[in-house]
Amino acid sequence: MSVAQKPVRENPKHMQKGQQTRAAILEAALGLASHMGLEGLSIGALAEVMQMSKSGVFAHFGSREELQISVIREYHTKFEEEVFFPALREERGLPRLRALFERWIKRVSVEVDSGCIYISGAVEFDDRPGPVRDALVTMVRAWHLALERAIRMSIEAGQLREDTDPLQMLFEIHGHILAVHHDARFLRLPGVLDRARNGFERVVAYYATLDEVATPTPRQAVRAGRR
Amino acid sequence: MSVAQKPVRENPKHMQKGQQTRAAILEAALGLASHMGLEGLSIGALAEVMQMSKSGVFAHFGSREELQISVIREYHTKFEEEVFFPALREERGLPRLRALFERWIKRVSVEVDSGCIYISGAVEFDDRPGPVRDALVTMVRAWHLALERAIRMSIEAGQLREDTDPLQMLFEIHGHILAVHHDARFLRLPGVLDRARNGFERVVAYYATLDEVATPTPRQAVRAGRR
DNA sequence: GTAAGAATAGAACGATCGTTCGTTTTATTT
DNA sequence: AAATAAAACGAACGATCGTTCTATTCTTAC
Repeated sequence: MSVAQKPVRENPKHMQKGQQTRAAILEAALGLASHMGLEGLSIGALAEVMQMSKSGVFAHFGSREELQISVIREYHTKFEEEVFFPALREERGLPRLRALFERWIKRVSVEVDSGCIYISGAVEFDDRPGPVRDALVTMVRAWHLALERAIRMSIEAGQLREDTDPLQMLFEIHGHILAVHHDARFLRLPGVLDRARNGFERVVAYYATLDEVATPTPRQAVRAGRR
Repeated sequence: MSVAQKPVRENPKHMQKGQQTRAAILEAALGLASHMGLEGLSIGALAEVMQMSKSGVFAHFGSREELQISVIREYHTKFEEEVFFPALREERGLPRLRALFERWIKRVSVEVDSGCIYISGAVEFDDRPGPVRDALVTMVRAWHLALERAIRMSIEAGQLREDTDPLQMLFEIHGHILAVHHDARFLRLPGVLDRARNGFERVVAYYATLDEVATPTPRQAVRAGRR
């Protein structure tokens, strides 16, 4: 009776069959949920995409709710890889905050064809209590915390004024992200990313110390000559 | 063969039975759609709320799609009454813009228990072409135009700088509205309305002429003493 | 290679969906 | 009060939903 050590690695080569297809299903589910929403995601449609039977797909998750939560977790991982980790390579403070914002709005805009599950999920589940909503709230909170930390670091670094209210600044920055999603994906307005960048830089300029205002960022020329 | 003049007034007394119940159904549908979303709105559930048969409800609209569109139009009317017309009573320029924003965010926040169908609809239908999406886009565009006009009037009145980009300012203001909806309804954060007011006044202060900055608004003391 | 176990298929379940149809009840008009 | 039109019902349709069950196929381990 040997203790079985299961090789559950990230590398597909080291996955057994079940985990491989589970990962494939999850990827397809992520694509479906991006277009139809988490509530619009159905096991039947997912099975058709995967060319599998409904019950075959179902068995991997045990319930639709668990499937939805798994999709949320999968999206979280993708988001980490494409937004968070790359931004961490930038130095603390404003550069990192800027990198977070820049990658965030790119992820949310039409440049990536899939919509943002956090934003659509927030709307779908703001009135539906349950495990799915809880998972969503947890993930979104985590991302807001990441932005908040970056803001706090900018304050500590002396790049933002000491009396900056991080949550107020977070509120305004997040508003720009939501506006990008709305205007780009729904209204299909052009030039939305630049509008978001302008707004972001204006917010930063407002909360920035004089030193920072005096040296405009390379990315976006801060509107000068006021007063 | 006399030409029938149909008395289709707003006053319920002058409505014939059919239009009365249709109006009642629409109101119930609006409440349902606010909580479940336009896609979550089902005729069966609506019939149960109304204590009617499914077919009885159905007959008033002819199709689910038509029901959804009617709900959107109904919401538009409500929005006009509660946001637009009252704001029109304020004098042109900044006061009217402020009134629009103030009533808007109140309508969108938790203070009214029903969510905003425009915001939830935008997310639900950003990837679903069709008449429902078209109706939504039309209505949302109309509201953005209302905000844009108020901004333009403020510029003409000399309250905002002449080089203000109305669409850029609109983008930033609308971002605050979306953030209110997200943080209040989904994350259930407290004090969101004040955050939005702060952000709004900051945006206004940025685009305002010196005269306006010198005389802070009565509603919100503009952060003074910078530079 | 063969046995054990995991993975998938297939059929069926009750429920709900939007929709259609014919009938019956209720309003309105003559 | 009788005739006509409008409105609501109730049953049924086919489709799809998530889920359960048993049987079969495929992987994996000995």
